[in-house]
Amino acid sequence: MAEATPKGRYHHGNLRAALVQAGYHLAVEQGPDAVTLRAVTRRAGVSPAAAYRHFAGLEELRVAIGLWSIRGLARSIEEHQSQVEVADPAPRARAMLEAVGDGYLAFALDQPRVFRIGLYGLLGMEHAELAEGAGDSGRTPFQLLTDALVGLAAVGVLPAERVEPAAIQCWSSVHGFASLATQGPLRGAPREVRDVMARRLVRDVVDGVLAVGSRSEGDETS
Amino acid sequence: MAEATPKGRYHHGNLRAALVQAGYHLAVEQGPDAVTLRAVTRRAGVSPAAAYRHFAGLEELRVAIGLWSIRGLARSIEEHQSQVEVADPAPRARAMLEAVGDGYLAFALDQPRVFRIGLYGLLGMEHAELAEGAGDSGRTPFQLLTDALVGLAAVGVLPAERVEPAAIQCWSSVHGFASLATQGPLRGAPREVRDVMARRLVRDVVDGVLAVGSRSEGDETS
DNA sequence: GTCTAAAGTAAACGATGTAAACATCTGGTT
DNA sequence: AACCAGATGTTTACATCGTTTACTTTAGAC
Repeated sequence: MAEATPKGRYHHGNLRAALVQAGYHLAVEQGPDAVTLRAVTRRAGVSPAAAYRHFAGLEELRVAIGLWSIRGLARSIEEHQSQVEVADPAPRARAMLEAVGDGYLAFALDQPRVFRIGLYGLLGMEHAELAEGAGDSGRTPFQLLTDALVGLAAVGVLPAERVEPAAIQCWSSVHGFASLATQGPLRGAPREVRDVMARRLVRDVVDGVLAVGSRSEGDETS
Repeated sequence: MAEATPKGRYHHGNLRAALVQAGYHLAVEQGPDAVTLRAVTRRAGVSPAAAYRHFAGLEELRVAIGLWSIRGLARSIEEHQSQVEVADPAPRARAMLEAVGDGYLAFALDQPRVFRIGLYGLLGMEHAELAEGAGDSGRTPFQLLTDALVGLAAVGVLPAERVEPAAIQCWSSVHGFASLATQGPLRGAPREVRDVMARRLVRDVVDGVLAVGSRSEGDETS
């Protein structure tokens, strides 16, 4: 899509999109460090300076490429959510939350290079909330998580004031696991092993989030 | 320490360590991207090519600098653990595990730049297990975590076969939270807020790890 | 049709990582 | 005490990078 690649024409037509695509493929094939301004423009068949008509500089180009990667993450979550078929409101809300975690981890495990590009190589977590990282529904991964938690609150399973801390807890665990499973100590483990770990982690985290109030506030180690 | 900086001498004496120090300070002051081979050698008062007598290239130098940063993380954990004064074996084992999380997050929140240098800017999580990242006890952060869990197993609070999955669970949550709190959506929150969140997260995670078996294996969303 | 502004090119500059050839120091052997 | 070999720094050079400046082409509005 958006591959308007005219031949021999002086004006490209849609160079901005073409540069992002070129950079994306470059990153997937050769790693984030290969995403250099000259390499990207070279691949797009254009002179280096041409990029400056569409981006302020390399950094902005890299962010655009990274955001394109993150869109895949959002889409993966949306896809998992669209397959939830539970009808009862409360169980459905829970399933929608699990779908966020499952979609997140499925993407990280299925396309580790892309995942890495988006969240480590080209942009940091400080860009996680940028609107350009949104999926087809127009919501970014973080918003999809919050939406799911708000959904749980709406059916009365989660106190409204617990939505924010729960978001942190979910995001921490899932993102942390994704890091370990794709780049950390688990990166060598067989795919099936990481799959069941992922599935279990998501279930445990959701359990933990919903078990609120059943644990007292002040008890300590004694 | 290890600042053997001779004046006017042709030979430096301890250039390798000096380069790591120079690079470390450069990274703390100006960010990871400022850690360039020429900048580091310049700061050490030495010609660029001199670095090649001690490192294969820029990448190896950056890793060495990153590992130096990670040592601070290990030391922070060790420090927290050394302040545990509980005597009873079981509660003590639990406190030692909590100290791992507390030390980890204290370091991340106290010195976010250093934390970021070590785990994001200069080296990725794939270096988390390198021995050079060890603290004074000679153990790396990940080893300290495993040690604490083995300690819990030794006093019978945790099934031995749960040590490994528990390590994943702890590491995921704590590292994920550190990412969120230093670079993610929480990076703007007041320090006290993040502190209580951190404290609570660690306690919740440890609770979760120790609550094993009290949850059935096969129940689903219904 | 013309003409202006958008979108591309070309050439140049300073900075970077790295390699090769050269210079200097240091420590052990006689 | 003189010497020499290897370790350690320096100099010079090169290809590549990001970015700027001045120029060229082209598409579309009037």
